[in-house]
Amino acid sequence: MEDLNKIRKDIYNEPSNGFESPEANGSCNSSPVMTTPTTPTLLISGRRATRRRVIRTQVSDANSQEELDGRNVKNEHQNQKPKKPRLVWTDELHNKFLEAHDALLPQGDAVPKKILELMNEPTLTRENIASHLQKHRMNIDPLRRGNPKTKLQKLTPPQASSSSPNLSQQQASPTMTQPLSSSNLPETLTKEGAVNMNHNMKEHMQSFKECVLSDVASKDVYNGDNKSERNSMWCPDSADITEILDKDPKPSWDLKYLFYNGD
DNA sequence: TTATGAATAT
DNA sequence: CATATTCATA
Repeated sequence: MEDLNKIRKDIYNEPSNGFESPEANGSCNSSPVMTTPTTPTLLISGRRATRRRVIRTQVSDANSQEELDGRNVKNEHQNQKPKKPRLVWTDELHNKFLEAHDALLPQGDAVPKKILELMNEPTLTRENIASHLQKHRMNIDPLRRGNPKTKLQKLTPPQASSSSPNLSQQQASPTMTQPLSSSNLPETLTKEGAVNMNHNMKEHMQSFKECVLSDVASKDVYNGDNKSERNSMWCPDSADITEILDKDPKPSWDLKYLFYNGD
């Protein structure tokens, strides 16, 4: 309490008699001590601001000029743990990643920790995997790219074919089992409806992804030598597509449509 | 507490 | 763009 009182005195610039707060004192506002224009919060945050400075990398450390408070950073932070250099996903590393990923995928275990274990690469960290995995999924899963609603709406529904599903104005009901398409998307979407739709879409995608991925797994998604090739995703030709889409389980027509339209 | 993954930062 | 980090959530 003694220390606290000192601090308080410092902040409010008042003599440290008793513990009562300024507000408790009725004459607070007219009190002479409060005429000091010092703003307590500013004072505190000001000090904190200079101390909170965090040195982020060794490089920036070495190159940085003197700190605001005039002290030399190198000396002050010498015991700072060195930062790992940015990981480079070489083809070899990525292939290893793919191997683990594809092995785990069927069991639904393609998550960072499991992939890391399977890869058996001590230098890698779980977050390394997580980051790479995020990108990988973006490449492989159209649903993780962009806004699904927007993308769907850009499409024109396929020509009313023989077995056109009955498109009753179903407002994203929880039990919706119809295929999704731009033609039966509700005009307005509630949050709940969006969740249901997303869930439903995932179910639809499941079989599609399985048959595509099993096929893609054997191909080299990441085999380019030059940068632009390496950064681009595996792009099936029409023969591939036909072959894949005719396999069981067959994706629903709307997903085929999505696929044909470049998504 | 630790993992996850979308979002965001570098 | 590639990779890292944050942040809410599980």
